[in-house]
Amino acid sequence: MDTSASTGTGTGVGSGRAADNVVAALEALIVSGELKNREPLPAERELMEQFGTSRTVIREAISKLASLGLVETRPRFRPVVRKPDYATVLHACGNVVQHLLADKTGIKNLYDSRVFVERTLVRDAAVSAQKDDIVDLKAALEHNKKAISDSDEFFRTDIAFHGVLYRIPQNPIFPAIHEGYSSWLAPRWNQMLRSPERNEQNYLAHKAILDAILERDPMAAEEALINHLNAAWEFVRVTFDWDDE
Amino acid sequence: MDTSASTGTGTGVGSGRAADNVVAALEALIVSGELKNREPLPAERELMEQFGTSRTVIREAISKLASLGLVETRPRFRPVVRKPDYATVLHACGNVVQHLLADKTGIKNLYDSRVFVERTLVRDAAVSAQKDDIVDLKAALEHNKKAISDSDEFFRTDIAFHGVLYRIPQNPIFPAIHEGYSSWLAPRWNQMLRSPERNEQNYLAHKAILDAILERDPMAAEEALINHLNAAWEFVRVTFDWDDE
DNA sequence: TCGAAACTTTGGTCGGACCAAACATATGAA
DNA sequence: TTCATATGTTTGGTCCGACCAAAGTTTCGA
Repeated sequence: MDTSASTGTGTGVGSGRAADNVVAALEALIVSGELKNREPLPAERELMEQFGTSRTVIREAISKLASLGLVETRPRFRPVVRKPDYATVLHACGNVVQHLLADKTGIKNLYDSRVFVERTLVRDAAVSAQKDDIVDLKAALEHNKKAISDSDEFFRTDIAFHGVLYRIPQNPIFPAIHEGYSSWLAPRWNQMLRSPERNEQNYLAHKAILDAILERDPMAAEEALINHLNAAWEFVRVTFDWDDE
Repeated sequence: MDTSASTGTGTGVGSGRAADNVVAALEALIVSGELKNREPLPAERELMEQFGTSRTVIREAISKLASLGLVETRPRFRPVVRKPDYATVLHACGNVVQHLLADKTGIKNLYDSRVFVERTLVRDAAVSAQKDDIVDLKAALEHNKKAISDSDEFFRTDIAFHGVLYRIPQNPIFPAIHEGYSSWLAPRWNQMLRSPERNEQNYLAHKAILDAILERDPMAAEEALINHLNAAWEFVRVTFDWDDE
């Protein structure tokens, strides 16, 4: 859309927001590593002197950096530098996403996109999963099995199983996406009733997916995945008494 | 990760940030529609009185709303209310994403994810594209053809062709993703040399994809898409003299 | 009727002040 | 010496009042 990042405030003086200069400067210091990851930012009053500007501007800059995910601010603590990674992006989206999940349509859209992604994930897994991927999947499935009687634990291992799928492409974007789905979607049906029966059902569904992957059958894997997620959605739908298709 | 949205400042007084209350309140006013979309926020001094707090807090709140994408702020203008939609999410991510595209690895990751998405997009299109989808695709392809001699125009119609793909699932998330890919990735190879020859090549690639879709052949469609995007990437790779695989 | 000038509103910035919590240091009992 | 407690300093969060310049509005003359 806009290339604001590069155009910025231009000559650096005059146009618009003074905070932007500070943001840009600190941004540079962070990516260059001069401000080391996980370390606190200098005190506001220090930065204020360092940049020859008022505390107002410094604070605004810090606020902006925080919203960019480059620093983490806790109420009464020094902001902590955080080098941006893929998780940062998701974190930045998070707050906005909430609004889109206000109605069932939004939730359904997100859920559908998840199905969309995982379909290809399992297809690809069936075609090209490596030995260690298989090992991970088997282990995750085993954790499922062991946790059938403990719904809370099963919930975690359930997410973990899908997580393995997202790691297979070796692209850090996917685990981040998984993190997103997990943190945005899962809480929605947190208050949903769980039971060893359902857990077992889900375990079997996971097993069916893994079996198809082991057989190197993308079609079957995709189908098993679709069945699994459709069933899960159906359960959600019934639970919350949603009428839509 | 954290459920800060719900826990928030709790009783509203004391713990942490006063601005959060204002943010929450304005947030509510915006989603409820009391602050209508596209309309300016009340003046800071007015809000300040309305919330019984200082301008500092109001400004911080507005800044936060802006970073949430709920209002748009231009340097010397009143913030404009903006009801969050899927594009808002992408916009929020945008700034952070830039940092991840600093090196070729980041770009490749993003590009790969795009391929990943579009593969399923075309598969699904081959299986279930409706008549009007087909019409749109044909029209987009026709625009490609007509623009072969005009590289700038072709660039646009190229994006538009892929955009049609993203609209087929009828899920607003996908067009937003497309918007993301377009605005983050495309500018990277803006300075890449274009030519009618390459345009024609891309046109033909698009045509191959559409043909496969028309034949209802998901495999062929996916393959055509992969060939198309691989070739495009190869061109990028060579242009920027990247060595990686 | 219309555009320029004068006035008012309002966002951006500044500087100073105060509070309370975090942090650092000193102190005294064990 | 050790460690917990008391004391002192730093620092983020908030508020106030002020000023500037640009945006918005009204006035007024051509």
